[in-house]
Amino acid sequence: MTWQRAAVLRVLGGCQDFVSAQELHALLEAAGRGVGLTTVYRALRALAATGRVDVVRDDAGERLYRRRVADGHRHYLMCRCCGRSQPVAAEVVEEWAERVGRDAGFAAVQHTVELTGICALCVPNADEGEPPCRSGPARHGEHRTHSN
Amino acid sequence: MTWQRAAVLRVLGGCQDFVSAQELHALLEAAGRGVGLTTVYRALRALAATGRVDVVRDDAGERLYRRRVADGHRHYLMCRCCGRSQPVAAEVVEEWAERVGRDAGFAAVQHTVELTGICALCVPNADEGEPPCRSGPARHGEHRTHSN
DNA sequence: GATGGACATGGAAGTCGTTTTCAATTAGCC
DNA sequence: GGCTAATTGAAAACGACTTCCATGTCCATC
Repeated sequence: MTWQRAAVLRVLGGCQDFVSAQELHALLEAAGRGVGLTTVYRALRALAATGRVDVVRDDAGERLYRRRVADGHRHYLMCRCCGRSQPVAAEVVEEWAERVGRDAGFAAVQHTVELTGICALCVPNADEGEPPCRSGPARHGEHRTHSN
Repeated sequence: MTWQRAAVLRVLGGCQDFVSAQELHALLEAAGRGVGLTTVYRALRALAATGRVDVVRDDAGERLYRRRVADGHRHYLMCRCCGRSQPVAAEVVEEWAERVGRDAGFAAVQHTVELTGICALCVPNADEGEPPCRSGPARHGEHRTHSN
């Protein structure tokens, strides 16, 4: 565990929401702790492999990362407008996925579930059909300010 | 509707499984009907927009397309080894997604669900952890031969 | 049959997230 | 201190996808 990986993990922990590798890199830069983009990617891949972060893909195919608070598999509901995300209970889906796979005779079944919408705070000023303007409208409560 | 788009749609209809734009382009080339890659992408985007094909992203983030047989939203169970795919009943998930979104006060909720595994025919010779070798092991029943 | 405009095509070049390469640096250990 | 293995990171490569733009095609109108 190098200081670079520690920094990645710490900044990631300071984000309530999903961030991309590039955003994380910029955040580290802004925090005065320059870490190479390559290293950020490597750290995130390692963290994802060991299940310490959850990974999601946005509409553009970009990978977004979020530190996993509790153990186990999680799914999230994410706002397409402000990027705010929250874990949701998904036992139903877990069971469904397992049952469907079993019934079809499939082994080693994996599933990815991504839930997005426009959150209550964004609905007023959201022109539906808006691009996934994650870096756009100021994030409610300023999740993005990492003073540490 | 030009002959290029018709060709794309026809070859796509000849594939039981999901194919990438690049694969489709190669198939068209092999069929003697050379269609520009750009046109393939455009045609697929248009077809996806009008709901005539379903789109999925593989592990690498590549988009895979499959002609939609019946109307309405569909989900698929896909073999990570041979690429074979089959639609699955997902009313449970539809309802779950809607309920979760509503409970959280989200509007315009969308969901993507992707189910993968190792199909019964692949299990014997599948070293779990294999890469998504879609073009790898000969596909059962030769789904990929498009003599038309 | 000729004219002109709207639209589709497709090769080349560009974009962008991500991975690979490889020399330099650093961590861990005797 | 010295050695080895792992890590770093800038630059280059990669690959899917999009944009650009010159060319081609369809089709109504003259």
